[in-house]
Amino acid sequence: MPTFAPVDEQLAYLKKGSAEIVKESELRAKLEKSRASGKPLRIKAGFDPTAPDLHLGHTVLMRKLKHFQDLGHTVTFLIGDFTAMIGDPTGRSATRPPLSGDEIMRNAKTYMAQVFKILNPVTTQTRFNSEWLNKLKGEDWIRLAAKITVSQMLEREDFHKRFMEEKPIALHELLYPLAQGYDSVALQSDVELGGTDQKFNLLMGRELQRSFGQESQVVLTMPILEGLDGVQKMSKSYGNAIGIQEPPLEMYGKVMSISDQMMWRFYELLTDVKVGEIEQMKREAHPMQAKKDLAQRIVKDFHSAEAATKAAEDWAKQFQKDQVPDSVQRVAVKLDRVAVTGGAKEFLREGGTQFPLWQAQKAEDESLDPQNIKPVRLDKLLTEAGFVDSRTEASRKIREKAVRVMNKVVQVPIVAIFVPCDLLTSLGRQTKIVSITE
RNA sequence: GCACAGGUGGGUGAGUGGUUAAAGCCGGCAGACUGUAAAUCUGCUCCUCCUAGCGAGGUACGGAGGUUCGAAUCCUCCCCUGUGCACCA
Repeated sequence: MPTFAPVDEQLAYLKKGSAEIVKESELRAKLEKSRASGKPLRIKAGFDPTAPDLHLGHTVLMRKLKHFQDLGHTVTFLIGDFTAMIGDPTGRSATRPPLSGDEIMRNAKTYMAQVFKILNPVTTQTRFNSEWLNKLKGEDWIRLAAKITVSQMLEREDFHKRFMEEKPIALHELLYPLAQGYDSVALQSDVELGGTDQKFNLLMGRELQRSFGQESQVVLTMPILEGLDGVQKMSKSYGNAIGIQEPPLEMYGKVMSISDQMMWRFYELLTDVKVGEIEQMKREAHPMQAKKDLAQRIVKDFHSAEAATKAAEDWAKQFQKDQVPDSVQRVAVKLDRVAVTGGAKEFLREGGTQFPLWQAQKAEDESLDPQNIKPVRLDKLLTEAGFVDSRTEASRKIREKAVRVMNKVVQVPIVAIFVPCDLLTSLGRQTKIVSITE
């Protein structure tokens, strides 16, 4: 029979960082019972495999799951494949296109690979909610729906708001909380974890379990992590997320770009640094150093200690010493994709040196043959190399003095270069080596 | 089904016949500043093409037609959203 830590100890560990527990007294009771009987609690957290990539926001929840795991409880990582097929009712704008089964499975796989950077892959149970939701018949759904009233549904802020604003609410959206609640019934979960935004859905589980004659689960919510902007929640669709699969340098750089204020939030929710230590850092540490430490910790969590050190060095090179980091991205571009097609061609042939980038190249490599000087459109080059989406945008950036080639601001649309060559090119904070070949 | 109100660029939201590629705001990108940032200030923010400039062209205000020299703006039909009506035969 497994032994569990004293209840007070467990409770303190579990409460750390949480936003709300409904109800704490019930959690205590469950923990006591489990300790007495030697039976671990069943912990559930569901995830929507609508997008394949996890970001740091998701890891807040994972960490808490891991805490339960550390204490010896059974964690079920639930993949909402069925609910994903219905479509996600997260209030905003258009309904998402429902995913195919294949896509969901693919997403789920990448999901798991990422999740087990945090959770113990051996003791974690992975389940899919289609397992039981697909088995429900029409009449089962009707019975299920009969348990909840419309006004109960409208208590959900998202629905309520849209109802008041006369915005559309599709009927299937109401099914979503029901389905999620039923998951708790199927798993007979003792505790369900979720973000504070999930509170309604989590409480639905309590409601349904009760009407199915089960003991209601305890709901533990975690705060929603804000994104890089420090305002909106971290989300890929807001473009303010740090993905846990991102390369070390990028991850490091993104952490460094958050505000000083946000940094403490990150410390609180994404590191194991104790509250007291954080307070001390706030008073004594230099904000930039504290932020560098944070960035390094985070990179280390998802890559390795070496990668974190390397990222720190590269970042310093790029932004503080104005040098080129070792891990710049390389992009290959064919000459004919960036060639000049208009009159400038003739101009250059006649010996025009209006765009003398080649001189910089010459200085670097004496052996270059002047025969190979070619005119190249910068706007095309920037587009081809993936700096911008359109040539029009590239043109604007050139005019805004935002484009540097070989560390020099270039403001002309056409440059003369030796081909083949590697051009160190930057637009703002993006830097890439563009290899131009015939 | 009937009536009414709506559908504008990434988001809000102006604009009701003519310098309107479409105000303002937000977001985003870039420049300056800095401790990486944040804040602040400045510029930009549909696409294509050109030796690049207050350049040339093309698309754009739910969809399709129409009126007009000219439409996001007027008309017709359709689609979509919201609200109200629906029974007392």
